[in-house]
Amino acid sequence: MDRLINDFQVSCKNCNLDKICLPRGLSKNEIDDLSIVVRTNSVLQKGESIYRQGDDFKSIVAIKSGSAKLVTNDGQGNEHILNVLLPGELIGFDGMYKNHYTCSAIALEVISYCELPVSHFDELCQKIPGINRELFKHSSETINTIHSQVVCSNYTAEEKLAKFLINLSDRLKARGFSADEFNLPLTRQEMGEHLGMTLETVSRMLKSFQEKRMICVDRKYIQIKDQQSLRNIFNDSNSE
Amino acid sequence: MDRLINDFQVSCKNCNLDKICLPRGLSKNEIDDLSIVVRTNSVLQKGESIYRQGDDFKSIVAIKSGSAKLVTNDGQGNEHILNVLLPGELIGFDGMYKNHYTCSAIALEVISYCELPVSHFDELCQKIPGINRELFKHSSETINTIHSQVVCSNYTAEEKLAKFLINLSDRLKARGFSADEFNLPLTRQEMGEHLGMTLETVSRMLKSFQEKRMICVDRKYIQIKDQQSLRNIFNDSNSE
DNA sequence: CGTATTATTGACTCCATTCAAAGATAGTGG
DNA sequence: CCACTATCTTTGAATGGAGTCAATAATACG
Repeated sequence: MDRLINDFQVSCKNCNLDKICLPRGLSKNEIDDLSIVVRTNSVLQKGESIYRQGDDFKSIVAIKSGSAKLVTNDGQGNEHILNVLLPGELIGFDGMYKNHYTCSAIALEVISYCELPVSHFDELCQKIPGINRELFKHSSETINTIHSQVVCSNYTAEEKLAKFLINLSDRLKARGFSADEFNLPLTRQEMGEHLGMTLETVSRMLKSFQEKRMICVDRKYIQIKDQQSLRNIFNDSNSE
Repeated sequence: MDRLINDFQVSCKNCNLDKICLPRGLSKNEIDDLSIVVRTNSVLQKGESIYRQGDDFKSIVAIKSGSAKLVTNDGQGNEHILNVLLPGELIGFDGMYKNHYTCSAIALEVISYCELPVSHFDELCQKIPGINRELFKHSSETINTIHSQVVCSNYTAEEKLAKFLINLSDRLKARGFSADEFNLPLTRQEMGEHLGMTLETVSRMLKSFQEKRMICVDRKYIQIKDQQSLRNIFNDSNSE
């Protein structure tokens, strides 16, 4: 029975996220080497955490299925959601600096994830230059993601929310999901904590988009009816 | 003459930033290897750029002396100052993801800087595991720096500015400068672009701190008179 | 010395927050 | 299955912090 499961076990070589996740830039041989040390098939329930702020850095993590949130606590109980994580996204680079994570990764639904343990990290980087370079690229991607969040922080509430919806739509599309029809992984409260506004403002803005026939909202279920108008909200406004 | 200059040339081995910059976690031998490939002694005038948004990724850069700003343009002429850079700080990791820089690094005064060229990057990472790990740590530090900026983005103008001044003070102190007496490297306009507020608000807040006897302001010259009260502004407010 | 840049200050406006209440939905246990 | 509770969401009214607009002042620079 154990054997049977192992035979069917997903590893990097037969993972469908190979165009998004760590293997994306790697050759077949490199992926084989990677597969040996990556731990797969960890499953968490909603609300459980992959790691918590302050934990010792133990691995670079890739979301395999489901969604998660990256949360940080600024010492005074003030929570901020740094990012929403979708399948194929790598997290944990923040933990390398001082060898402990500076934010918590919490499941927003049932998730599965894979890990590249720190115990094999250096070894793998030395052995396979391609993986080393790819890890740097993912770390760099993380930096770019946060940079764009910093830039968005002085957008208006309307611009922020439009950007959030389009960004989510684009990322879902890249993973083979519908770009125009999806469930929000966050509550209004959490969207507020992510975008820097109150939950009331989130609610009002969603309603406003609906009144403008850009989206249809039913609680967490969103249908995007007019992608372009939504994009124009944050593209037009600052131009000329 | 050329020989003479070379003999006195600063390299990582005899740099006084060895406790902050890339060499900070390295052994003597590792620093020797690093010194061979690091290009030093580049000098720029105020307003000139180390690299510009969109340029091909060519190196990881360390500020050697002076200060610089990291600026990004969100496509619609909207500028945001992502960070102020002091000696010993590494930049350029943002360029690794897509092989071009996503922000510009611009001198705020006469600066000098050093470069680890991409042509030697992989080779060095393979040859010296310690340098590879240290580069990841610096990339991770960059992530943590931006994370904390994201968190600060929903602070009030007063909290943001207090945090900015204390952060600058701490970083100057770590580099051997006075913690309580320094020149702001940015104009009011630039501070606004960095912190997400208008220049008028920056001006008003500085005045307000001065009226509360926390600082003395004379244009760009700042004296911090009461570090603790300034810290309490962003520590107290969200507590209990 | 004159011009450009940078900084200060005031008055008014507005976007988003706060406070408050009610409505909707999901989950639980009797 | 329904009542009950907790959680989440919507909506309204009032408030306030920071932006905008505008004018003046101070400083740097050629």
